[in-house]
Amino acid sequence: MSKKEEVSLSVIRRLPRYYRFLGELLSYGMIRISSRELSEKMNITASQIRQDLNCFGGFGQQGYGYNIKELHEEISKILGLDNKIKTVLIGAGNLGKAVANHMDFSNRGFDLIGIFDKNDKIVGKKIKDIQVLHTDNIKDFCNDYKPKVAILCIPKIATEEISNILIASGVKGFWNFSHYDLLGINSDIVVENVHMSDSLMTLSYLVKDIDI
Amino acid sequence: MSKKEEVSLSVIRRLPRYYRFLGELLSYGMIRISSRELSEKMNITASQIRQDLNCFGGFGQQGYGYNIKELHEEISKILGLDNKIKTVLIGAGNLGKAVANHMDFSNRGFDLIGIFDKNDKIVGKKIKDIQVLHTDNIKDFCNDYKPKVAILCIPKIATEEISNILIASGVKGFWNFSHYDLLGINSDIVVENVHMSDSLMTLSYLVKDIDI
DNA sequence: TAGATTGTTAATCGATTAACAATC
DNA sequence: TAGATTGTTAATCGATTAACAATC
Repeated sequence: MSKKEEVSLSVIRRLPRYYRFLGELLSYGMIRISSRELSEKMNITASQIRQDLNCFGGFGQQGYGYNIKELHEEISKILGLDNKIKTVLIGAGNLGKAVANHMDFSNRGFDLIGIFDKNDKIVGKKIKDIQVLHTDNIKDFCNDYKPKVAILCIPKIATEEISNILIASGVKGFWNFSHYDLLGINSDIVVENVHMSDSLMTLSYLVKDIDI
Repeated sequence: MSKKEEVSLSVIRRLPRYYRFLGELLSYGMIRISSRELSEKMNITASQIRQDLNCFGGFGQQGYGYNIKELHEEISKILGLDNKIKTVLIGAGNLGKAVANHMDFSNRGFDLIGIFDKNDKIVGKKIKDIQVLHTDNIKDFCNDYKPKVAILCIPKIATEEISNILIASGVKGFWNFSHYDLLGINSDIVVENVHMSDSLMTLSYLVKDIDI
């Protein structure tokens, strides 16, 4: 493990996209592809593809290109998609419910083992075969089951307190949908923010300038 | 309008975050802030803040800093958050419903005027006071109401066809939640992708390397 | 005025692209 | 072998940071 020569985050963020495209090609029954062909499909440069992949070792073969199945599997390994990282979801409102139902956790490296909400109308219900527990039980649950990742689908105002509880309980990674900026200052945790609202504002800017 | 000296997308993508932080400071009753102070709160450099803001003109004052309310409003204008861009939502499953209910469209520059789904169990129901229509009606609806933006919360497999219909009907901007990569190749449309699945895979990578 | 802090230019850093020798 | 295409080094481009003169 940890061969770590610090691959840049820009590269890492492109891997899921490669993974998606390769998976699609695979489903079409394609066997091999060159960086040039792939670059045309993905609308990026062939140079970038080769440069990116070489951060992790030589997956290709001169004069031939890349074996799609092999490359797809390699990227899966790099991303850790075959892991089963124990994960809890905090907040089972509209958004939390959608995230729980919509995402294919088991094929993305995660195992959803607990769902929490503070609304008594939701507590006790089942989502994806998991009974929603009250947020008061987070600490005990973490002690018992040691989840490593938490998904935050709670309002900004609750995020600071809840994230502190989770960190104190050993949670190391956050998938954060709240508007609160969970910074990875706390050096040994990692945060992936999904700021949907920021994304929408960006679209607002982009749309302003087109057409009349 | 269109003073356009091509501000880079990196800068634009930081504006919503500035907007969020300034809004918070405003709610605390703060009046002014220097780039240094703000940089500490946001965990970025003061240089970057000044550089970013100066893409749009001098909002600050030497020796004083920035007036928070003023700057907040300026960024709102730049992003176009006071617009009311007519917008339709395609797909009212788990995710679509959550997006409709969860996002504050009216304060982000958008006006949600139509929701569509192809599932007869959903068609006819009301979400946010809007009656869900069948996807077959998209074309007619667009002719009548001329929405400029579409939010895609539909499966990958449906995205290509539906987006073509929408483009042909005059839709210019897409907020795309599907796994299909809507490329902005079609030069006069803009696309903001929200690839939640890619984000989750990135988190998988990040989490792999911490702890044990 | 003196002190603070911007606006802006210059320096650095990192990421992308181009080019080509290595090699299948 | 000849042709194709990688792996990798070098060149370019863009974004971030540092520095400082302008100025409130």
